Amino acid sequence: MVGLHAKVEKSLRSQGVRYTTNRRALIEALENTPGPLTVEEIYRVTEPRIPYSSIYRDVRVLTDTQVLTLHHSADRSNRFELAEWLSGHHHHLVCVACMAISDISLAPAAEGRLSRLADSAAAGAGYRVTGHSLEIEGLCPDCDS
Amino acid sequence: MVGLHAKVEKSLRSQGVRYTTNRRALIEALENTPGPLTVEEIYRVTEPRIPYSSIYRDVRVLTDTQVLTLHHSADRSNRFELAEWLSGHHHHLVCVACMAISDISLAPAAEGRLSRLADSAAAGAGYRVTGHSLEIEGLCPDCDS
DNA sequence: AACAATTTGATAATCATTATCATATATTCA
DNA sequence: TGAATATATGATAATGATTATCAAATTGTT
Repeated sequence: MVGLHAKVEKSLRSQGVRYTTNRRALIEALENTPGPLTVEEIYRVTEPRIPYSSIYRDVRVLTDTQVLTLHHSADRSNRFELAEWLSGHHHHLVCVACMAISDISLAPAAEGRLSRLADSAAAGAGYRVTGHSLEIEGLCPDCDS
Repeated sequence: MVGLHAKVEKSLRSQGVRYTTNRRALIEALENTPGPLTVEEIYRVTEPRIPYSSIYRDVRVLTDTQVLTLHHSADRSNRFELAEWLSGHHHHLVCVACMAISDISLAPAAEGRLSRLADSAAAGAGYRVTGHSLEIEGLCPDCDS
Protein backbone atom coordinates (compact mmCIF):
# COMPACT_ATOMS: atom_id res chain seq x y z
CA MET A 1 0.00 0.00 0.00
CA VAL A 2 1.50 3.23 -1.23
CA GLY A 3 1.19 6.25 1.05
CA LEU A 4 -0.85 9.33 0.29
CA HIS A 5 2.12 11.65 -0.02
CA ALA A 6 3.91 9.33 -2.41
CA LYS A 7 0.85 9.20 -4.64
CA VAL A 8 0.50 12.96 -4.64
CA GLU A 9 4.18 13.52 -5.29
CA LYS A 10 4.23 11.09 -8.18
CA SER A 11 1.20 12.67 -9.77
CA LEU A 12 2.56 16.19 -9.38
CA ARG A 13 6.02 15.25 -10.70
CA SER A 14 4.47 13.78 -13.82
CA GLN A 15 2.90 17.17 -14.39
CA GLY A 16 6.11 19.11 -13.73
CA VAL A 17 4.88 20.43 -10.39
CA ARG A 18 6.92 20.23 -7.19
CA TYR A 19 5.63 18.76 -3.97
CA THR A 20 6.94 21.36 -1.56
CA THR A 21 6.72 21.76 2.20
CA ASN A 22 3.78 24.13 1.95
CA ARG A 23 1.86 21.83 -0.33
CA ARG A 24 2.58 18.85 1.87
CA ALA A 25 1.24 20.82 4.84
CA LEU A 26 -2.01 21.50 2.98
CA ILE A 27 -2.42 17.85 2.12
CA GLU A 28 -1.76 16.87 5.72
CA ALA A 29 -4.33 19.35 6.96
CA LEU A 30 -6.94 17.89 4.63
CA GLU A 31 -5.94 14.34 5.47
CA ASN A 32 -6.58 14.97 9.16
CA THR A 33 -10.10 16.35 8.96
CA PRO A 34 -13.42 14.59 8.42
CA GLY A 35 -14.64 16.98 5.73
CA PRO A 36 -13.58 19.72 3.31
CA LEU A 37 -11.80 22.85 4.56
CA THR A 38 -11.91 26.53 3.64
CA VAL A 39 -8.77 28.51 2.89
CA GLU A 40 -9.19 30.27 6.21
CA GLU A 41 -9.44 26.98 8.07
CA ILE A 42 -6.31 25.73 6.36
CA TYR A 43 -4.57 28.96 7.36
CA ARG A 44 -5.48 28.46 11.01
CA VAL A 45 -4.62 24.78 11.12
CA THR A 46 -1.19 24.81 9.51
CA GLU A 47 1.93 25.28 11.60
CA PRO A 48 4.03 27.21 10.93
CA ARG A 49 1.73 29.77 9.31
CA ILE A 50 1.52 29.86 5.54
CA PRO A 51 0.54 33.24 4.06
CA TYR A 52 -2.85 33.50 2.41
CA SER A 53 -1.30 34.32 -0.94
CA SER A 54 0.55 31.01 -0.89
CA ILE A 55 -2.44 28.99 0.31
CA TYR A 56 -4.66 30.46 -2.39
CA ARG A 57 -2.02 29.77 -5.04
CA ASP A 58 -1.41 26.24 -3.81
CA VAL A 59 -5.02 25.14 -3.51
CA ARG A 60 -5.46 26.37 -7.04
CA VAL A 61 -2.40 24.49 -8.29
CA LEU A 62 -3.51 21.35 -6.47
CA THR A 63 -7.03 21.66 -7.83
CA ASP A 64 -5.78 22.22 -11.36
CA THR A 65 -3.63 19.11 -11.05
CA GLN A 66 -6.57 16.99 -9.82
CA VAL A 67 -5.14 16.47 -6.35
CA LEU A 68 -7.91 18.46 -4.70
CA THR A 69 -11.51 19.16 -5.57
CA LEU A 70 -13.54 22.21 -4.74
CA HIS A 71 -16.86 22.09 -2.94
CA HIS A 72 -19.32 24.80 -2.04
CA SER A 73 -21.21 24.78 1.18
CA ALA A 74 -24.59 26.24 1.95
CA ASP A 75 -23.00 29.10 3.91
CA ARG A 76 -21.50 30.25 0.59
CA SER A 77 -17.93 29.36 1.42
CA ASN A 78 -15.53 27.43 -0.80
CA ARG A 79 -14.03 24.27 0.62
CA PHE A 80 -11.32 21.97 -0.64
CA GLU A 81 -10.85 18.26 -0.15
CA LEU A 82 -8.69 15.43 -1.44
CA ALA A 83 -9.81 14.17 -4.83
CA GLU A 84 -11.61 10.85 -4.78
CA TRP A 85 -8.72 8.93 -6.35
CA LEU A 86 -6.84 9.77 -3.14
CA SER A 87 -9.57 9.62 -0.51
CA GLY A 88 -11.91 7.06 -2.05
CA HIS A 89 -15.40 7.60 -3.44
CA HIS A 90 -17.71 9.16 -0.90
CA HIS A 91 -20.70 11.44 -0.41
CA HIS A 92 -21.53 14.29 1.93
CA LEU A 93 -23.68 14.74 4.98
CA VAL A 94 -24.56 18.37 5.56
CA CYS A 95 -26.04 19.62 8.81
CA VAL A 96 -28.74 22.16 8.00
CA ALA A 97 -28.26 23.79 11.41
CA CYS A 98 -24.52 24.18 11.87
CA MET A 99 -23.53 23.72 8.20
CA ALA A 100 -20.85 21.18 9.07
CA ILE A 101 -20.01 18.82 6.26
CA SER A 102 -18.76 15.31 6.77
CA ASP A 103 -17.81 12.58 4.39
CA ILE A 104 -19.84 9.41 4.26
CA SER A 105 -19.40 6.18 2.33
CA LEU A 106 -22.27 4.03 1.22
CA ALA A 107 -22.32 0.30 1.67
CA PRO A 108 -21.33 -1.46 -1.57
CA ALA A 109 -24.85 -2.63 -2.27
CA ALA A 110 -26.24 0.86 -1.76
CA GLU A 111 -23.51 2.37 -3.91
CA GLY A 112 -24.39 -0.09 -6.66
CA ARG A 113 -28.06 0.83 -6.51
CA LEU A 114 -27.17 4.51 -6.61
CA SER A 115 -24.96 4.07 -9.66
CA ARG A 116 -27.59 2.18 -11.60
CA LEU A 117 -30.21 4.70 -10.64
CA ALA A 118 -28.03 7.59 -11.81
CA ASP A 119 -27.15 5.81 -15.04
CA SER A 120 -30.70 5.10 -16.04
CA ALA A 121 -31.94 8.58 -15.13
CA ALA A 122 -29.15 10.21 -17.12
CA ALA A 123 -29.57 7.90 -20.08
CA GLY A 124 -33.08 9.21 -20.45
CA ALA A 125 -31.62 12.67 -21.00
CA GLY A 126 -28.97 11.46 -23.42
CA TYR A 127 -26.06 11.93 -21.04
CA ARG A 128 -23.08 9.61 -20.79
CA VAL A 129 -22.46 9.37 -17.04
CA THR A 130 -18.96 9.82 -15.64
CA GLY A 131 -19.72 10.17 -11.94
CA HIS A 132 -22.20 11.14 -9.29
CA SER A 133 -22.35 12.71 -5.87
CA LEU A 134 -25.07 12.55 -3.26
CA GLU A 135 -25.62 15.28 -0.72
CA ILE A 136 -27.71 14.29 2.27
CA GLU A 137 -29.10 17.14 4.36
CA GLY A 138 -30.14 16.67 7.94
CA LEU A 139 -29.49 17.44 11.58
CA CYS A 140 -26.21 16.25 12.96
CA PRO A 141 -26.23 14.46 16.32
CA ASP A 142 -25.11 17.63 18.13
CA CYS A 143 -27.74 19.91 16.61
CA ASP A 144 -30.49 17.31 16.97
CA SER A 145 -30.34 17.14 20.75
CA MET B 1 -54.25 24.47 -9.93
CA VAL B 2 -52.79 27.63 -8.53
CA GLY B 3 -50.23 29.44 -10.69
CA LEU B 4 -46.60 29.94 -9.82
CA HIS B 5 -46.85 33.69 -9.40
CA ALA B 6 -49.84 33.41 -7.08
CA LYS B 7 -47.95 30.98 -4.88
CA VAL B 8 -44.90 33.23 -4.75
CA GLU B 9 -46.93 36.33 -4.06
CA LYS B 10 -48.84 34.69 -1.25
CA SER B 11 -45.69 33.43 0.37
CA LEU B 12 -43.95 36.78 0.10
CA ARG B 13 -46.97 38.70 1.42
CA SER B 14 -47.11 36.51 4.48
CA GLN B 15 -43.55 37.57 5.15
CA GLY B 16 -44.19 41.27 4.57
CA VAL B 17 -42.33 41.31 1.26
CA ARG B 18 -43.77 42.78 -1.92
CA TYR B 19 -43.97 40.94 -5.21
CA THR B 20 -42.84 43.70 -7.53
CA THR B 21 -42.32 43.91 -11.26
CA ASN B 22 -38.60 43.28 -10.95
CA ARG B 23 -39.07 40.25 -8.77
CA ARG B 24 -41.74 38.86 -11.05
CA ALA B 25 -39.32 39.24 -13.97
CA LEU B 26 -36.68 37.24 -12.11
CA ILE B 27 -39.15 34.48 -11.36
CA GLU B 28 -40.25 34.41 -14.98
CA ALA B 29 -36.66 34.17 -16.15
CA LEU B 30 -36.07 31.19 -13.88
CA GLU B 31 -39.37 29.60 -14.83
CA ASN B 32 -38.40 29.63 -18.50
CA THR B 33 -35.02 27.93 -18.27
CA PRO B 34 -34.15 24.26 -17.80
CA GLY B 35 -31.61 24.87 -15.03
CA PRO B 36 -30.31 27.42 -12.53
CA LEU B 37 -29.13 30.86 -13.68
CA THR B 38 -26.34 33.21 -12.64
CA VAL B 39 -26.96 36.85 -11.82
CA GLU B 40 -25.30 37.79 -15.09
CA GLU B 41 -27.54 35.44 -17.05
CA ILE B 42 -30.59 36.91 -15.37
CA TYR B 43 -29.33 40.37 -16.27
CA ARG B 44 -29.02 39.44 -19.93
CA VAL B 45 -32.34 37.64 -20.14
CA THR B 46 -34.64 40.18 -18.53
CA GLU B 47 -36.30 42.86 -20.58
CA PRO B 48 -36.29 45.71 -19.84
CA ARG B 49 -32.89 45.67 -18.16
CA ILE B 50 -32.77 45.48 -14.39
CA PRO B 51 -29.62 46.96 -12.81
CA TYR B 52 -27.21 44.57 -11.16
CA SER B 53 -27.69 46.19 -7.78
CA SER B 54 -31.38 45.37 -7.94
CA ILE B 55 -30.89 41.83 -9.19
CA TYR B 56 -28.37 41.09 -6.46
CA ARG B 57 -30.69 42.53 -3.83
CA ASP B 58 -33.70 40.67 -5.16
CA VAL B 59 -32.12 37.24 -5.51
CA ARG B 60 -30.97 37.66 -1.95
CA VAL B 61 -34.43 38.64 -0.74
CA LEU B 62 -36.00 35.78 -2.67
CA THR B 63 -33.45 33.33 -1.31
CA ASP B 64 -33.95 34.54 2.25
CA THR B 65 -37.70 34.08 1.84
CA GLN B 66 -37.29 30.52 0.52
CA VAL B 67 -38.56 31.32 -2.95
CA LEU B 68 -35.19 30.62 -4.54
CA THR B 69 -32.30 28.39 -3.66
CA LEU B 70 -28.65 28.92 -4.40
CA HIS B 71 -26.51 26.40 -6.23
CA HIS B 72 -22.84 26.37 -7.05
CA SER B 73 -21.49 25.04 -10.26
CA ALA B 74 -18.13 23.56 -11.01
CA ASP B 75 -17.04 26.68 -12.86
CA ARG B 76 -17.24 28.50 -9.52
CA SER B 77 -20.29 30.56 -10.35
CA ASN B 78 -23.35 31.00 -8.18
CA ARG B 79 -26.67 30.06 -9.69
CA PHE B 80 -30.23 30.51 -8.50
CA GLU B 81 -33.29 28.40 -9.12
CA LEU B 82 -36.85 28.10 -7.91
CA ALA B 83 -37.13 26.35 -4.56
CA GLU B 84 -38.41 22.80 -4.73
CA TRP B 85 -41.80 23.63 -3.19
CA LEU B 86 -42.35 25.68 -6.38
CA SER B 87 -40.58 23.60 -9.02
CA GLY B 88 -40.95 20.11 -7.57
CA HIS B 89 -38.27 17.84 -6.18
CA HIS B 90 -35.50 17.25 -8.69
CA HIS B 91 -31.81 16.55 -9.14
CA HIS B 92 -29.09 17.91 -11.40
CA LEU B 93 -27.27 16.70 -14.46
CA VAL B 94 -23.96 18.49 -14.93
CA CYS B 95 -21.99 18.32 -18.15
CA VAL B 96 -18.32 17.97 -17.29
CA ALA B 97 -17.36 19.52 -20.64
CA CYS B 98 -19.55 22.59 -21.03
CA MET B 99 -20.64 22.89 -17.37
CA ALA B 100 -24.29 23.23 -18.31
CA ILE B 101 -26.66 22.19 -15.56
CA SER B 102 -30.10 20.80 -16.17
CA ASP B 103 -32.80 19.60 -13.88
CA ILE B 104 -33.82 15.96 -13.85
CA SER B 105 -36.55 14.09 -12.02
CA LEU B 106 -36.25 10.48 -11.00
CA ALA B 107 -39.00 7.98 -11.57
CA PRO B 108 -41.03 7.47 -8.37
CA ALA B 109 -39.55 4.04 -7.73
CA ALA B 110 -36.01 5.32 -8.16
CA GLU B 111 -36.73 8.31 -5.94
CA GLY B 112 -38.01 5.93 -3.28
CA ARG B 113 -34.88 3.82 -3.45
CA LEU B 114 -32.73 6.93 -3.22
CA SER B 115 -34.59 8.19 -0.14
CA ARG B 116 -34.27 4.91 1.69
CA LEU B 117 -30.63 4.65 0.77
CA ALA B 118 -29.94 8.17 2.06
CA ASP B 119 -31.89 7.54 5.25
CA SER B 120 -30.06 4.40 6.18
CA ALA B 121 -26.64 5.81 5.35
CA ALA B 122 -27.29 8.92 7.42
CA ALA B 123 -28.77 6.97 10.30
CA GLY B 124 -25.45 5.20 10.67
CA ALA B 125 -23.87 8.60 11.33
CA GLY B 126 -26.55 9.68 13.77
CA TYR B 127 -28.11 12.23 11.43
CA ARG B 128 -31.83 12.91 11.15
CA VAL B 129 -32.38 13.34 7.42
CA THR B 130 -34.37 16.31 6.09
CA GLY B 131 -33.54 16.11 2.40
CA HIS B 132 -31.16 14.98 -0.28
CA SER B 133 -29.84 16.02 -3.64
CA LEU B 134 -28.10 13.97 -6.28
CA GLU B 135 -25.66 15.44 -8.76
CA ILE B 136 -24.96 13.33 -11.81
CA GLU B 137 -21.87 14.25 -13.83
CA GLY B 138 -21.46 13.27 -17.43
CA LEU B 139 -21.27 14.38 -21.02
CA CYS B 140 -24.32 16.09 -22.40
CA PRO B 141 -25.58 14.98 -25.83
CA ASP B 142 -23.94 17.98 -27.52
CA CYS B 143 -20.51 17.51 -25.96
CA ASP B 144 -20.60 13.75 -26.42
CA SER B 145 -20.76 13.87 -30.20
C1' DA C 1 29.37 25.37 -9.05
C1' DA C 2 26.52 27.47 -12.58
C1' DC C 3 22.34 27.51 -14.78
C1' DA C 4 17.46 26.93 -15.42
C1' DA C 5 12.98 26.25 -13.64
C1' DT C 6 9.76 26.62 -10.07
C1' DT C 7 8.05 28.42 -5.72
C1' DT C 8 7.46 31.78 -2.24
C1' DG C 9 5.57 35.84 0.13
C1' DA C 10 4.60 40.72 0.14
C1' DT C 11 1.74 43.64 -2.17
C1' DA C 12 -1.36 45.44 -5.60
C1' DA C 13 -5.21 44.61 -8.58
C1' DT C 14 -9.58 42.46 -9.74
C1' DC C 15 -14.14 40.73 -9.43
C1' DA C 16 -18.40 39.40 -7.37
C1' DT C 17 -21.24 40.80 -3.95
C1' DT C 18 -23.14 43.78 -0.38
C1' DA C 19 -24.12 48.30 1.82
C1' DT C 20 -25.65 53.06 1.55
C1' DC C 21 -28.93 56.48 0.72
C1' DA C 22 -31.81 59.67 -1.67
C1' DT C 23 -35.78 59.02 -4.51
C1' DA C 24 -39.76 56.51 -6.05
C1' DT C 25 -43.53 53.42 -5.35
C1' DA C 26 -46.84 50.93 -2.92
C1' DT C 27 -49.85 50.17 1.30
C1' DT C 28 -52.47 51.64 5.32
C1' DC C 29 -55.80 54.07 7.62
C1' DA C 30 -57.93 58.41 9.30
C1' DT D 1 -59.08 60.62 -1.12
C1' DG D 2 -55.06 61.98 1.00
C1' DA D 3 -51.68 62.09 4.29
C1' DA D 4 -48.63 58.99 6.74
C1' DT D 5 -45.93 54.86 6.77
C1' DA D 6 -43.45 51.13 4.88
C1' DT D 7 -40.94 48.97 1.34
C1' DA D 8 -38.47 48.98 -3.12
C1' DT D 9 -35.40 50.98 -6.53
C1' DG D 10 -31.11 52.32 -8.75
C1' DA D 11 -26.81 54.86 -8.71
C1' DT D 12 -22.74 54.61 -6.39
C1' DA D 13 -19.39 53.42 -2.86
C1' DA D 14 -17.48 49.90 0.05
C1' DT D 15 -16.28 45.25 1.15
C1' DG D 16 -14.27 40.76 0.97
C1' DA D 17 -12.54 36.88 -1.31
C1' DT D 18 -9.59 35.62 -4.81
C1' DT D 19 -6.10 36.29 -8.32
C1' DA D 20 -2.05 38.64 -10.45
C1' DT D 21 2.58 40.57 -10.12
C1' DC D 22 7.34 40.34 -9.29
C1' DA D 23 11.72 40.27 -6.90
C1' DA D 24 13.93 37.05 -3.88
C1' DA D 25 14.49 32.30 -2.40
C1' DT D 26 14.50 27.54 -3.26
C1' DT D 27 14.93 23.43 -5.82
C1' DG D 28 16.46 20.57 -9.61
C1' DT D 29 19.77 19.87 -13.36
C1' DT D 30 24.11 19.97 -16.27
